[in-house]
Amino acid sequence: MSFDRDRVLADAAELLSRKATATQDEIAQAAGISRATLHRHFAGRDGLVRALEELGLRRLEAVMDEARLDEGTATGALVRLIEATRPVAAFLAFLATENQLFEGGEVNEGWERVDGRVTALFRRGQESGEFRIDLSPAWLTEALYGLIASAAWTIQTGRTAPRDYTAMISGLLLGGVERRAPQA
Amino acid sequence: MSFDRDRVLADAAELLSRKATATQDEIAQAAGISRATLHRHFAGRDGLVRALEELGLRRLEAVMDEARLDEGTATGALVRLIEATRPVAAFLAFLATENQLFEGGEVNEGWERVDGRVTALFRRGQESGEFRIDLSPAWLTEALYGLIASAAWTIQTGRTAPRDYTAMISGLLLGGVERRAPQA
DNA sequence: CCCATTTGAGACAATGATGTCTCAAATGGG
DNA sequence: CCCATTTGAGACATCATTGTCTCAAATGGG
Repeated sequence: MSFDRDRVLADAAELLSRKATATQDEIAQAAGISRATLHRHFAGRDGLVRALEELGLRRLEAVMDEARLDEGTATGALVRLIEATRPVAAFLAFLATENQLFEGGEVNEGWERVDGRVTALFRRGQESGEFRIDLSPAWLTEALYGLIASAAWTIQTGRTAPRDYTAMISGLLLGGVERRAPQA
Repeated sequence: MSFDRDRVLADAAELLSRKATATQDEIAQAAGISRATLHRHFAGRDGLVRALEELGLRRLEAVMDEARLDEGTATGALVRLIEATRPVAAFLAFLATENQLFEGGEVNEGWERVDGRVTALFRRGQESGEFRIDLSPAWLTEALYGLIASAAWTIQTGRTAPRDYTAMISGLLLGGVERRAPQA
């Protein structure tokens, strides 16, 4: 069996997103490889985190391209985006919390771009009249990350079925919890 | 100046909720005390985490009592709950992620009780017809935690005004992002 | 089928964080 | 105002994790 870099990083993201203090030993074990091999490919925790950020951002951007955020209604685009994030939910959860480490001020460039695209989607929905305007795009973006992380977490612990991922998040984010008055 | 236990724990919760790998040195510094004093009152990271859980859960329960979750409409109770969680948002963010460590299976008893009360509130809203029934109370509970953590995070980084806390969370959680058709 | 390459397991030293101690300075109650 | 108590700063040993190395076993391409 050859070394599957992306698979190892995905496993690492899944573990680190719920246990940020995991050791290299635990990460290697979660990925099903030895600590020696882990260290051969990623130099220490720093190297691992950098690789995680790089792959996570790349996959996120790919996923956003795939969702064609600029096409159709903002509502449709948002649902497509949520659905498309399912395979990268662990990366997103990791990135969203890891990004908090940039205290110094320097924000990751790639992350800023992802953030900007999501924010632009919410802004587009507000301008088209689809979305309410009393919630800032920045907050909606952050809220989306939080909901994705929460959903990934409930699925990871087996409390929710994976196939409900999109419906859970988009249902809540779009419509809220209040029951709609019977339409028509 | 005497040692303010609750203040130290609040500072620790705030730091740990966004940097789970913080050292004892960093925690002490964030709390404005020396590492020696930190260690005198909380034996190591384990002791600190236990104290954090204990105080966090106690404050959460107090906050839920204060919000009178059983009275009035579920909607009103939910808004009261959100508003009441503002001072303990950092604790909740810490507990929600820290609780993921109980992999072995044993879940913290106090946390289970808090969880149960929130879940019951959502269930009450569904049974009264206020809330939609296609989102499970367990998911709504988890989503609430995620939104609270996200809101606390945006406020901590200065991207949102603290006074918007309740409106941000309740606005999104109750109504969702879709613009309501002009009522009546 | 063989050989170049990679992996896993373990040993070991280096590193960094922690637990523990001492002592001078600060604090605050009586 | 004084003394008992607590704190902060630092030194030091201990511990856990990490970085590095070796070598046998596994792998897979040619």
